[in-house]
Amino acid sequence: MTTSSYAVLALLNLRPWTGYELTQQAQRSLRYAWPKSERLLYSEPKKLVELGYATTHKEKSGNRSRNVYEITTEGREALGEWTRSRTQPPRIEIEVLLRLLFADHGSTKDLRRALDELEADIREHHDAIIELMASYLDGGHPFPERTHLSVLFATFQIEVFKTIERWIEFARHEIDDWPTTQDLRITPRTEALTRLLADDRHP
Amino acid sequence: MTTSSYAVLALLNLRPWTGYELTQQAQRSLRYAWPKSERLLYSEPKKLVELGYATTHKEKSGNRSRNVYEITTEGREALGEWTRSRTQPPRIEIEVLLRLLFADHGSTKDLRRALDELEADIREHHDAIIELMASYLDGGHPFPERTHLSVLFATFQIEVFKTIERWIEFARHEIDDWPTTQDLRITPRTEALTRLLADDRHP
DNA sequence: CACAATATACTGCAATATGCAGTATATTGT
DNA sequence: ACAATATACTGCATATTGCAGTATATTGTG
Repeated sequence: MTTSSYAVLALLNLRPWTGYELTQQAQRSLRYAWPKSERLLYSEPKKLVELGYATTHKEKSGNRSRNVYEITTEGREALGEWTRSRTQPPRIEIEVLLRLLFADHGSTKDLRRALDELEADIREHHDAIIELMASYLDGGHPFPERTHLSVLFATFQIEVFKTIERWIEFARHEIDDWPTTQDLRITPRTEALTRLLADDRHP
Repeated sequence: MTTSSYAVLALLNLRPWTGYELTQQAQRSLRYAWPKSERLLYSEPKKLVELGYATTHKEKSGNRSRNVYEITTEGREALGEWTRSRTQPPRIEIEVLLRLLFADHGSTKDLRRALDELEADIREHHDAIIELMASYLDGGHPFPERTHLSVLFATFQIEVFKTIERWIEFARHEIDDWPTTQDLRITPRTEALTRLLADDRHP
């Protein structure tokens, strides 16, 4: 049982889902905490069935069938064990920052473009989650009694996205002052901010 | 060529490294932008050699040998292509937030513990990067002429870590007000913050 | 100075996860 | 009527992880 297995099990604990519905739900909300491929979301429930944590049956809509998955009592027990287990450390992959680290191999233009692309991605996520929250505040949550969880979760995402957007602005101003990507050693703006951030931590 | 391959190639562009050194460097600084396993860091340079982007030779220290990798001209060209290519979207995996989303299956105590563990992990990273930056500000960067890049990169990490630490404080207060993890619908504190964050975006 | 602990320096392998192509039916829009 | 899009998956090659295993070098401690 991987974390992804538990994620699917936790969804099945709410109601029965078809494979396709699981992929859609993963895309709509899970992805902000646990981004996984569509492919995996089709595989996981099958594994749960093998382990006895879910049952499956085919449902027909016309000439086409789909697999419906339901949690079992053992599945609910397994979920309880997960809740009590140790958590995993967070993992943050930002390719654009990798490019920044090695930006002296390219031009300032390349670096600016990379930042613009990061900004577009973050903005997209930010907009999507703001919209989702707006619908939740209007009472549109699919499980109204669970709204408090989704909303607390969303405040995390929104605060992080805002921070990233602010940093991109800062970084853009900084880079605009660079004549080239190379040989600058340290610059006044980054030195000032770094000292501020460090003092803030160990005054 | 994967992004991880380019990450190693970018390191080789600075100087020759042994396999072991690459794993250490990945652990020290790359991990904040591109966290990859030690195992992969041993495999990637071999792939680069196969592709002609690096050369390798064995060096002996006593009775033990180690593999030293060096970039080739073709490798430097490949690196240039990467710089000009499209970036990848960021990917943020936080298992504790997945637990939050499904926290109604467990107790408030489980949820609090999960937040404590997240806080410990973030604090550890935060401390590590503050310390690294302090040494850089003192002129201790391994490639002094590249300090501006590391420092700008670090400001990102530190701002994000600070935001997460603040959110954990907020979430702790919120959860302390919950009599249970279930059936709360929306709460005043989260509703207020969500409206604030949404207005902040679309005033 | 002996010896334990830790650091250096990897490799093999099973399990996990991704991305893409392929297949087919149902619904919606023009 | 027909094209585009949504629904509903599966197979396969490749990427990545985690863990166990192997071996030598260095450092710290009693």
